[in-house]
Amino acid sequence: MTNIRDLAKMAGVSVTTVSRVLNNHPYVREEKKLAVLDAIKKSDYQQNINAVHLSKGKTFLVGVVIPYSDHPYFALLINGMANEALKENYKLVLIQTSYERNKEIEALQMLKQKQIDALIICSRICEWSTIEEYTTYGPIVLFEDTKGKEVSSTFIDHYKCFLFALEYLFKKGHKKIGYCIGRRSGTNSKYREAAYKDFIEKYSISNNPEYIFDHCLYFEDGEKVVSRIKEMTDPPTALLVTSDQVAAGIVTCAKSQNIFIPSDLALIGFDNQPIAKMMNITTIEIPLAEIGKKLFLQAISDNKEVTNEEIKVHLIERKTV
Amino acid sequence: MTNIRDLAKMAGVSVTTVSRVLNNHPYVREEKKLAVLDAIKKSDYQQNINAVHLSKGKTFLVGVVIPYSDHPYFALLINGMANEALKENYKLVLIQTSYERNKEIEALQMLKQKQIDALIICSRICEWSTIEEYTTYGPIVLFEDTKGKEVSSTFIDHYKCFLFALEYLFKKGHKKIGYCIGRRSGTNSKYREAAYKDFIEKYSISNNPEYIFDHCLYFEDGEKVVSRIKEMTDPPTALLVTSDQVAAGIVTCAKSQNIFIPSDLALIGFDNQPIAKMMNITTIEIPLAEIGKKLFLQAISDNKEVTNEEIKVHLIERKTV
DNA sequence: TTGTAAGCGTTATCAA
DNA sequence: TTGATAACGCTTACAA
Repeated sequence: MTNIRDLAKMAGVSVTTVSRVLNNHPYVREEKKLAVLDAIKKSDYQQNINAVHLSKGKTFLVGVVIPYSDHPYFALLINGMANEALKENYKLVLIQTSYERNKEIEALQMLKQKQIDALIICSRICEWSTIEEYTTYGPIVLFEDTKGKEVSSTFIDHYKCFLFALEYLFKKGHKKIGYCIGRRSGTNSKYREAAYKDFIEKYSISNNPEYIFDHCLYFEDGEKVVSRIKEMTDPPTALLVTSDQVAAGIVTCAKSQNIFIPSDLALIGFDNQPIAKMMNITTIEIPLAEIGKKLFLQAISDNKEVTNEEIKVHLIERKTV
Repeated sequence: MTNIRDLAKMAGVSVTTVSRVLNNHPYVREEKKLAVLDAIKKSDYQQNINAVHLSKGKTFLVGVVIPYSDHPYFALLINGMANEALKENYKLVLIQTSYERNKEIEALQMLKQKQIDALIICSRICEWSTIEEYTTYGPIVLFEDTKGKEVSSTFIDHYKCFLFALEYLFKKGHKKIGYCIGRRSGTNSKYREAAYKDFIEKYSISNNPEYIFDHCLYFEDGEKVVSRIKEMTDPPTALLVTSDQVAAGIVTCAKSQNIFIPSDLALIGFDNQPIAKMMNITTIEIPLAEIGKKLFLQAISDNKEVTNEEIKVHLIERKTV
């Protein structure tokens, strides 16, 4: 495999000159440049990128921590990042954690090892203090509110958002409102839980723990929700469903169980995924691709300043409320 | 940032000894080892992985070329790879091409630049000859039949598979059979087209170009299919749908249009995605996660031998035929 | 405008 | 069992 030294020999110049033409630096006579270019052509030379990385101390790689890659929510987010990465000549390294703590730490280690220039954490499992230990090794960007902390973020105010949706349902006459979330322990879920608690307190609604459904991530999870509702003596009349996928599953399954939507059960989904549009599901639009883009841009920004940008969401009224 | 030389100084040993400790090599006295370990602890030392890569000529990174990351088909495939990568201590670098040729070439370049140890191409857009130019730079593995070529692969025999499904429908009495595919120009589609052609010839069925639906990738694409069928004077009685996602979309949409499944329209999906199970869709199971695993293993195998493994698929009978 | 040589942080060879 | 020292392939002061 030809290296820069071979090239120099072939072209009858120094390695510096070769490096200069390789990197389009000034100060090289046209004649020598041509000689180098010629040598490159003849030799099937290819830069060893690791050597460049080592020398420059930069890799143009950005790590992305996600729990699963097979969920549209994260897929949309990644799409946003990937498109931007392409433009900026970066590559994305996917670190799929399945919510295992040690895999998230591995991602953090990659940053420390300089294998990646920055790290984007889309869904965190580690305690905050652990993340904090790594902030000195490079930019870490989160998809959750980190105001007051020393890292940048782009995020949704899930508390506000959830409360808004609950009150919207309340105004439509619903008093028995339940909700479906992914994992109960997530940061987002905490905010949503808080919003729910404040909501039922404000309107003096009695708390019914049965109305909270967790492990709702995929279309097929809608089935469990419907069958549990079927069994209830006092079922909810409306549901906030934190993924359109699940909402679509509920709609599909409800039909076959003779539960009418929205008359028997009103539904608000989240994300405004294509499936929501097709199935006419009222949903809260979350611009995931845009968020992905912003997260990425924050990650590669040289500017050391910490920024925390809240992304506004809005309700799209369709036929399930 | 502490490096191995600092460590050596601190521990009062040579860099070699430090490297030995770091890599768990033999021949280092317990006492010195402890000294090194102690220095590591005190110094917040972290290996620079690029230097390791440069020195070893290996990165433990495998590139994965996919068109989109937001489709369950590819997501499942990636999941299979990601799990295996984890076990083997490799990382996956995602190269999303959106079927743009130059992005696929970029991936090939990464291999040449030694930024990745191997490349897995899940769906190819480049001509074969282009791929071939890069085979000397490292293992390239394809998810398509490459028998007779100098690269390894794990693949489905889409011709056989399609023909089997067509004959299955034929045996059930269907004569007007259509199919839905993703992109017409893909390698897989060519095989399927050939199977279809041979099928209608064999059974003297007249060819109706209307029965072929392309750009069918997502759930929401089912809508277009249904509306087009609605408009036909002589609609198909059965459909082969190369993604369960689309099949699910068709089922959902058909219901609202009073098309009864399977009596008005029989459906065979592909993949056996969770949604197919939930919606009781008859489908051809393609073990994508397993395929992903095999592709990955072929990619990192030191063994220079070219292997081409065909993965058998089978029909899962449910309620849409 | 060009080139020498000193890094970058490792690993590997070889002699001791 | 240890340690100099030479790679690995590139970039970049600095000197010329």
